[in-house]
Amino acid sequence: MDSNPPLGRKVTVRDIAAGCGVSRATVSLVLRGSPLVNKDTRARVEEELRKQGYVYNRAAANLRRRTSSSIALVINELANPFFAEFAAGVDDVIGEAGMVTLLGSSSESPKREQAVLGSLIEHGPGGIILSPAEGSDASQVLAAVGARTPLLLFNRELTGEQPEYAHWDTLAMDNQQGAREATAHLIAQGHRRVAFFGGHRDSSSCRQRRAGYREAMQAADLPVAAHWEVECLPTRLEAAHCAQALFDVEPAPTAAVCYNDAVALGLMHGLLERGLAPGRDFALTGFDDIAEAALATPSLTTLAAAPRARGRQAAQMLLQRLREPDAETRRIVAPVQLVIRASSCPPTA
Amino acid sequence: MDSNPPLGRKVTVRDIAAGCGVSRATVSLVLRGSPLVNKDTRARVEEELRKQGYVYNRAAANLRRRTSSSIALVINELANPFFAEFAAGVDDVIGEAGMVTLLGSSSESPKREQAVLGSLIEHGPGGIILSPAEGSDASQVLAAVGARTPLLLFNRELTGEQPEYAHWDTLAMDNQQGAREATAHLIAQGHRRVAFFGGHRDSSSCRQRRAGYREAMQAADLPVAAHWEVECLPTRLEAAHCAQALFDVEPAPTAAVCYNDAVALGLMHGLLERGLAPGRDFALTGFDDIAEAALATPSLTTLAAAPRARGRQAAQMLLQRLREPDAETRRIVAPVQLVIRASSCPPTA
DNA sequence: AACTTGCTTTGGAACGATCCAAATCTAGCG
DNA sequence: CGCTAGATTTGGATCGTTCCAAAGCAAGTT
Repeated sequence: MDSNPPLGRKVTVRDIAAGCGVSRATVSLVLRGSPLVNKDTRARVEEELRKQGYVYNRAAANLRRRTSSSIALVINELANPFFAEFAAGVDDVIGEAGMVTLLGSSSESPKREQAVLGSLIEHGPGGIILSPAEGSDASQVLAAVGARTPLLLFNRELTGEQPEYAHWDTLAMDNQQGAREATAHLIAQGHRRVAFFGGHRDSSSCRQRRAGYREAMQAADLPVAAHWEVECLPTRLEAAHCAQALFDVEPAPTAAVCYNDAVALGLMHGLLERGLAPGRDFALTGFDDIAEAALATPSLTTLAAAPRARGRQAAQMLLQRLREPDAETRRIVAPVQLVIRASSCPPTA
Repeated sequence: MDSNPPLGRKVTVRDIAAGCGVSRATVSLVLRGSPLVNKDTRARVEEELRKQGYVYNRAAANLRRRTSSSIALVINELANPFFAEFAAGVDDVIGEAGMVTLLGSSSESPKREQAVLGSLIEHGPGGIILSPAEGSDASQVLAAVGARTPLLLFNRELTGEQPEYAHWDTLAMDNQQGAREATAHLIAQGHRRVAFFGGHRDSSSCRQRRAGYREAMQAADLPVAAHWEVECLPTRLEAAHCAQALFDVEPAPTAAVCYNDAVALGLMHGLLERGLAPGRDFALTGFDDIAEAALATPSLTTLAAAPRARGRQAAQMLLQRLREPDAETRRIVAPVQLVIRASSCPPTA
């Protein structure tokens, strides 16, 4: 009565069917919880599944059903805590939906991104979430993923025209609004000479943040001196080195809106080296609200982007797209929140 | 002469075969770069592949060949920068090997870990890398993954007996050696009353680090006072609160080996509140070498675990196991490196 | 007895690629 | 011209699951 237990082979529906004297089709129905099967039959089959230690082969099922149970997540830099949080948020929601996440990291290289997309697409993900590498090109991405698989772009824009027949959803952060609010906050504190510090000319996020800064200055009828817009690589060390540039020409600013938290923390360091106490002699704000921001001395006023929530949101948008492939393209710009801490002091009298 | 282009359907080997008048088998050979096919035929087929925009269906191939082209990575807390780096390292190597990473995060919940493992295993990964949630049980893990799929345990031990028939590889950090070196370093600086600060009794990593600490103290013939071993949750805030405990009873220590960097940074804060300058009036060391360690004031002497390198190593170990399924179980304990910075000052005269 | 109705169950044919043994096509040789 | 060796190609069968149309079954109706 005992069916021969499979030796090297995996247990399949066939083994289960043979084991309890029903057909493969019936076992399949049980597996999918169909209401068609008789209570007793179901119990017998389930017992057998347990006994033989059956594991479902989702790849085979997906092949037959022409469905997918995975999505691909391609991140420009996974080691960056911001994106790690984002990835965690994505995986939360994808997991809750009973799907799995195929991970890929491009290390900020468009070339590697191509390769990663090419490899992932062969596994037939239902959709793709892409946080592009810097300089990643729209037509190249399209060539890699094809027009068939829905794609959601996160955080950055692609260079080049976005091919019109590829309707890609977008989730971005409201960089402009954030920088505007930070600048307005410093102005409300009483500052009149406010700088914009750090970031790279080519990066779309930097352009947007700078635009928000200028907008707020203009709205308050304040001029922007040329040397108040300081460019530098978005690393702490670079920022510390460039601090000097703010004070090279008179009149020097009394506050700065920084490109991001790393830059702001670097600037703090640079100020200290010049004998200025950040948060007392000079006010500044960051962007991102990384874990360190709250713990720095002085604690850093910054814009919280809630990367985990963004990850969840991105995954939900993609799942929604899978449900309605033909719905209109969505472009969501998520607001960021100003978190006021000690670094954005009023100017010294 | 032009075969009808597939409309809603994906392009398959069948379409390519029909498109250039060869058999499916030949197309398959071309896809796998077999030397059997004629040069001209290969060229014709490749042209057709390009023209029709064919994408390989790896799931179908894996089904037939009974192979896998993925590995599963289950992380206890992906948002933690240490594990994010680790994941990035794993994905690097897996990607280089032409495979993809199935991602799962357990959020430190053994229950969720079970669910995630169960879901991932259905996708037939060739192997699994697991960084267990705290309290994750060996027999439960075995039940979820079965004895068929190779598993590599990273960083933590599982509770309960490890079932003998499941030969699982292990990659751990040498916590004991690390703590021993840190302690010896403080002793070499001239300290004689050294505390062990922070961490949780139940955690295996804390036990190991404490053992290393005691070993070094013993080797130097130094006594360990009971109140020098302070327990606290491994968070910055808790550590700051518990600082007091070090000074409740005379004689107070002049230095402390901390459970990890977060605790060390918290302790620094707690010392400042008591009017002690860390790195001058009191020496301390951390563990992990998180990004902040180098930038804190004073910069933190700590033990670097190189999470990205560990990720690469873990992936390589697993790939090796896939190559030789019957090789002997490996248990690697990776050394950690003492990075000496400003916080581990000599005692005040 | 013949027929309907509502449950259940079922054998084959897919899904897309690969394996395998056998077929086809050269070219060379006696 | 028949024969063999080597190079190349090929039609099923197959991986594990699901779909589908059809069949079996028990109970009730005319």
